[in-house]
Amino acid sequence: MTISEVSQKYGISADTLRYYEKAGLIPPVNRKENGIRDYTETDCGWVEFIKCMREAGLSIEMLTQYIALYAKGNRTLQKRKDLLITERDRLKARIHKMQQTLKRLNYKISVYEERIVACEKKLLK
Amino acid sequence: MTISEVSQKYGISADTLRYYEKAGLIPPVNRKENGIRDYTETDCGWVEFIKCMREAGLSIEMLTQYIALYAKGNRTLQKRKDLLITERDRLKARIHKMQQTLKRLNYKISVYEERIVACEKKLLK
DNA sequence: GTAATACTTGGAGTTGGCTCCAAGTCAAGC
DNA sequence: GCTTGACTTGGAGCCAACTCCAAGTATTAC
Repeated sequence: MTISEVSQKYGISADTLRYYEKAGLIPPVNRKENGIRDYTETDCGWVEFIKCMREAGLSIEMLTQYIALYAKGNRTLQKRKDLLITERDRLKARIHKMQQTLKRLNYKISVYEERIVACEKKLLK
Repeated sequence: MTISEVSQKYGISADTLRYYEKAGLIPPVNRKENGIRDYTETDCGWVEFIKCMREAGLSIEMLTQYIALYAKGNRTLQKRKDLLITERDRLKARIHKMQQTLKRLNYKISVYEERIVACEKKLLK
């Protein structure tokens, strides 16, 4: 798969895909003899994974660390797991906070609803 | 309340508090005769509100719009409500996505657990 | 009265995360 | 064989959201 096809498939610009690779966010992508990127299924899998993690707010720095550990092989299993746990807990906390804020917004919206109804009644008098 | 007290109270730097005010993220803060900020309860309420919304990922641009509408008084009630609804829906969608990612991380962590256990068994043999 | 401290402002600098650009290479179509 | 178009690279530029800085003023402590 070419970079533009992968770009299409995941809705990530080719520039960003190259940036992710250069920054070590995904392992080096497979190349054709002439040096042009030719994404394998595995490469695509990494792209999809990183897209998902980025959208959830995990930092590029952390994901880079994770990939660096991955590249070092089996002896980093525990470290990788620890990293994921840290990020999982952070994500959990963020979600919790956002849920509180969601409730608050819903409440605020309901208050606006009441106020708007009250205003309309006043105008009808 | 002085800016540094408010900074302490909410864990927001004085610079950021000034930036928020200048950018129109919070209505102009009460001042003493000499021009020094003297946050009222209401001012603090706004700070707390904006802190909450920023932490949930609402953009400065959107919050600025909201405050601008607020400053125009009652005739912007409907618009403000609409703005809040848009942001509420966005927030909901983000939370949903993050929950999916949370599940994925949890699954990944469990896979690591198994692999680590398997590795340890191998070593004991 | 003067030194220290906490504030004021406008504006420059920084960071994270892209996004764009110039210059070059290569394969395909005419 | 030459143009077109998709790719390559390194590096510059951009945007959101702060963060820092210099120069100045006001209050308090001695």
